[in-house]
Amino acid sequence: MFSQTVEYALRAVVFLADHAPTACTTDQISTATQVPKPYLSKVLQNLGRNNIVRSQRGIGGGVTLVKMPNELTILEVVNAVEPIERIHTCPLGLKSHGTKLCPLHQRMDEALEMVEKSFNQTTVAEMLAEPGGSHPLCENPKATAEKQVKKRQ
Amino acid sequence: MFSQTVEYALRAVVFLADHAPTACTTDQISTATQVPKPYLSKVLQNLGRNNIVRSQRGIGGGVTLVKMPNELTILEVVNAVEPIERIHTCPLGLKSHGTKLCPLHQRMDEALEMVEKSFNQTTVAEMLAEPGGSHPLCENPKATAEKQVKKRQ
DNA sequence: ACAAAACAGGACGTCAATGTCCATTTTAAC
DNA sequence: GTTAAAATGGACATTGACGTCCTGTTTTGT
Repeated sequence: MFSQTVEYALRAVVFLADHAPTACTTDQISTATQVPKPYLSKVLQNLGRNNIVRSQRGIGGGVTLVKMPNELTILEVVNAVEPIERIHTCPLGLKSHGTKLCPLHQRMDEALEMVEKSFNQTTVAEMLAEPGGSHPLCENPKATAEKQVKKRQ
Repeated sequence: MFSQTVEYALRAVVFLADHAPTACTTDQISTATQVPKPYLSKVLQNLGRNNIVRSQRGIGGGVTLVKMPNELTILEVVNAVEPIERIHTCPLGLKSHGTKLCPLHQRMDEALEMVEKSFNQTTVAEMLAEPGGSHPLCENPKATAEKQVKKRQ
């Protein structure tokens, strides 16, 4: 239902949010999210072109979120890598249906709408709030404490 | 979001329901649903193996639904060709997460659950009831009237 | 028995998603 | 300036989804 790429993009963004505003390298993200580094690199480039993340080359560089985690929705991330395609016109091209979908496609589009709305209502920040659940991408629920800030000098 | 195969399977099933309990040939279904015949054939075989449709070889043969349209849900059809995979355990294999998903995967699974429930609540028969919308797969909304019953002799 | 209609199934082709690899460019530190 | 860290981009490999084709098998009507 959801592609690998969507899953990977969300993992990366959650990781970045968890470390914001510190920049993270592809290596760090790859290790933590268990996404193959070369592929992750492509996904991040894609997120960069769609203005979800910003990247900085060279020593001390890395990737950061463009928006604040509490202003970035999962829908924005999903739409950046694989847009949710709502059904607007009859896929069979039946002219008489026009803008009015038949019940089949109405139902399918309703499902898409539900997902779209749900994803639009969830910010990346909400996923770090651990409402009873475990912390994203971390083995130890309390691992947030020792956030490893990278020294620059 | 939904694969072509799912779309094709649903079109075929809706067409069969619209003509139930008369058997339809792959040719008829292919023409009406605009699904390439050889591929439709594979999809129907798949639906057959999953006991959604039954097929009859030879002259006068064709494909029919196993269940009554009002007892067949879209979920059953979807699950036959491409099962909705709910997220039950942490995709990263983090042991400490166990059965408790992190917020990210909770949200993704919630979306899957919504779609699953929605599809489970919709029967194929409901899609022929044309609640204000147009009739499935038919150019003319009133084309149902002249249902072309195939003569056997 | 024979012919025609119809499904079954295997082999093959194509393409996009996924994944890998390497050379290049940018940047900071020394 | 040199070096090392890091992203960029292009080329390539692999795999599964989608689609086609052909041969065989079943069934009915004559």
